[in-house]
Amino acid sequence: MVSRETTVRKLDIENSIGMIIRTASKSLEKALGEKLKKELSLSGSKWKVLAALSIQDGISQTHLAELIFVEGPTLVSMIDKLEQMELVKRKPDPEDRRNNLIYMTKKSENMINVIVECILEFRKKITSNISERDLETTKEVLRKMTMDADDYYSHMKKLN
Amino acid sequence: MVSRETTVRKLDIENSIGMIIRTASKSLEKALGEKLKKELSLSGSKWKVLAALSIQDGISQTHLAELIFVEGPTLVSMIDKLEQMELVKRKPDPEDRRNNLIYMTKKSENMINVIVECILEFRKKITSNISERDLETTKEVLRKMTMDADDYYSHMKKLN
DNA sequence: ATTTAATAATTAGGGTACTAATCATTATAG
DNA sequence: CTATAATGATTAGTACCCTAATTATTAAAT
Repeated sequence: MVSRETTVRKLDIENSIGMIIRTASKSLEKALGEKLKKELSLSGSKWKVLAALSIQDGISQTHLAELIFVEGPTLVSMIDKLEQMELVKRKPDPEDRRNNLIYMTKKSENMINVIVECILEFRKKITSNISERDLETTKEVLRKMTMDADDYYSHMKKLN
Repeated sequence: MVSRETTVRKLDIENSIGMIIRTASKSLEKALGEKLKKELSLSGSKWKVLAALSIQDGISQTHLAELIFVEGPTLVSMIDKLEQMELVKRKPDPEDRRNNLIYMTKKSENMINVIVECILEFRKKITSNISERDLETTKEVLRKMTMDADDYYSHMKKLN
């Protein structure tokens, strides 16, 4: 008697790369977010804006949004709140008045140092058990997957 | 003249493992979510519930929530909507009436097959360029990071 | 030069998922 | 046995972030 291949395939959610990535992403955000909330009473992802300003002060909103990977309107409300708290300032770009350039303030300068330190400490925490080589492999794999997923998405969109 | 180490450290957001994971997670969710929305007009993450039922029909809400990594109340509203669409049924567990067991319906049986196929096709798409070995490394690394992040979180919580 | 297209920021509105608090049922302790 | 605690589901309320459409400014095209 010949055993027959069946067409029914089974998922293994807990071992699926998608779920593993999702779980990691949520756990990391939750842990670092909580740390920064405790340290600075900054909720949500607003700390990411300040972290980005540590790299380039006076960056446009569009660039900021790309850098921290949120959509434009999401960034607008983040900046609104941060400006209310006097942690950033909007200034129109004199060379192209469509742009707003975002700057840190006196009040946020120290905070930004704290944020950078927290991020680096956290990064150390979660990478200390991992070899440099494996970490690079992981980054490479994730970047490839991201590209393939983005291709998949735009290909799908093209077919209306 | 001796060059001096400075204490100012810089972030490299685009190369940070946290951002890479976050970006991958969002891209993957977006691509697969769009595919399933197109295929089945199922918005959001509700397809995950059905995918989970393909593994175990009649699972409790608590287990379901753990499996697809959402919080209890989030699952409740997902189930509410799915039940309205007649794609799942709630039945109280006769052995412990606190539990609701979630079952697929006639109407969702075929859908679930489609979902499983879509997931497997997508998984193939995003892993075909990656060696088995690198994929395993990646899973391992992400699992370690998740554990370390969770530890970091609960350690922080313990200090009130 | 004037119209048209493209780009940046914004507004409006909706969907999703979270935390905290509540209700029902079961388990545990004295 | 009764009181208390623990567990599962739910409700209420909120925060966040998305898409689609609008406004302002600049670039491109005829």
